[in-house]
Amino acid sequence: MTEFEQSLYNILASLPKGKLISYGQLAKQCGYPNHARHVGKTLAKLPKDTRLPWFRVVNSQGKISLVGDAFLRQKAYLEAEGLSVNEFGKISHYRDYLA
DNA sequence: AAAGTGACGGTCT
DNA sequence: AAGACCGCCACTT
Repeated sequence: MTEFEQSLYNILASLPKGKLISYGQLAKQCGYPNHARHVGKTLAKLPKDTRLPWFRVVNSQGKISLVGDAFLRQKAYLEAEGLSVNEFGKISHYRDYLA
């Protein structure tokens, strides 16, 4: 378990319900600015049954970056928290939900 | 060893 | 406002 993953998990675990954070911001808060892509790679390795709120991570444009099946799962989770997501993954007024 | 590949992002058109 | 471009970095081929 790398130091990066460790802090990533900690920060994510403390992200409140209904709040969002971007890959880039998450990377920066971990102390690794410019490592947005690595955040994605790391999240992709999470077990399917993880309790971490991986679905609260979106890209800098307030859109879901996942595709296909995973896209639908994330969309459902977010909607379950009261957010509205269009068919392209764009979250309405996402700036209001940023942590 | 070199090239390709992402759950990305900032800049410049 | 949207798309092209390029930088980024850990992995995989």
